[in-house]
Amino acid sequence: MPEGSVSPIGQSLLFLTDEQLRKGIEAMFFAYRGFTADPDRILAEKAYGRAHHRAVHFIHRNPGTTVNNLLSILGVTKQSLNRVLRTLIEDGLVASNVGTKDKRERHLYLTADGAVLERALSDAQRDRMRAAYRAAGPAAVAGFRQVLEAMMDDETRHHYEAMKEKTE
Amino acid sequence: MPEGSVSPIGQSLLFLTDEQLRKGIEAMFFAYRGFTADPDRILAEKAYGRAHHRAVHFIHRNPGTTVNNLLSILGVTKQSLNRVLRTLIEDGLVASNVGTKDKRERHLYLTADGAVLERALSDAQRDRMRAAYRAAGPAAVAGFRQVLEAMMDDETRHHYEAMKEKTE
DNA sequence: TTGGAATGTCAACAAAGCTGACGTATTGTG
DNA sequence: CACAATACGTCAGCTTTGTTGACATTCCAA
Repeated sequence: MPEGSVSPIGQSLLFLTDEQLRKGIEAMFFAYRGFTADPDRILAEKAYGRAHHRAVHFIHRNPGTTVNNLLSILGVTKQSLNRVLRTLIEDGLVASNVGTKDKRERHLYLTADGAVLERALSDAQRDRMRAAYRAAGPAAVAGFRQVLEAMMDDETRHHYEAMKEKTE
Repeated sequence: MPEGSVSPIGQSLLFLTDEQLRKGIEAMFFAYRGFTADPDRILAEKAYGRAHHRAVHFIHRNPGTTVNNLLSILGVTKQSLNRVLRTLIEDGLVASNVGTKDKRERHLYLTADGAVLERALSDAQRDRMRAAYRAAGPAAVAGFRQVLEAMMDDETRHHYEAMKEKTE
């Protein structure tokens, strides 16, 4: 297809101008701040950080996950995850059980206390999300999800899809 | 309105279930990784980080901005910004001119070299954005932007709107 | 003219990412 | 069985980027 061709599908392509893309980029940057603001406030009180939030979230979503699996979901090194995990285990929010089938593996679960923290964090984050969804309406939400999914790396999307199916 | 009321507008509210919200949260998390991945690769080559990217981006968008103004856009402390700014100035990517009216202020501009880096970074980021937009279509993009805007803090949205208008 | 606000810099510290090296237990394989 | 590979944990050290606190300079208004 020739590069300068106009409206190849007979549709306006104005939404693909650099200006539109720039606005999307800035929207993404600014929105992500709001996205993390509420949990961050809770975490600061308890001397935890975003890394703890992520670990708690995905252990909640994947109870019994191994360290290795969590690693690939989070996309960090084991040293980095280990530091966070160690404090969560010490503080009694996460349980680490030696695997029965493969004893090299550790299976991770939230304790009752861990579940309390997870709930507090996700409630805070969901409240803002709910308000945004409600303000924008169902059609906008569908588009929101579509664009986000198209923005992910292939490997990342694989993790995303796998978890999506868990409760469908 | 009573709390348990069903379909207040005669519309399905299924998109507001906790499940839907959770998926949105995870989509946001995973998508943000993709969002930053391409610029991060360029930055790593040059020994810069995301903070440098942000500074360069917003100086490009607001030429002549003062440090204080940049501070409130970025939402970090002046000390944190200063470190990043110093390296950019030393490396000749950013010019810092003492204000003529108020000599306490420094007005920031990209140099030619700075503009080259800005272009490289935003090209990389826009490429992915463009692919995502194209895959999702104009209606989805509109929804994407709506939800993101609704997700911002009021103060943040103020900055966003102010910059949006600059080239409209 | 002088004291307070605004602006920006220096120093020190913390969170959370990274690489590299190494130890230990367990599993799988030739 | 012997040995390589895997899963996990840990130590050490480095980087980026955020934070507070202290301080110098500049401007403005009482």
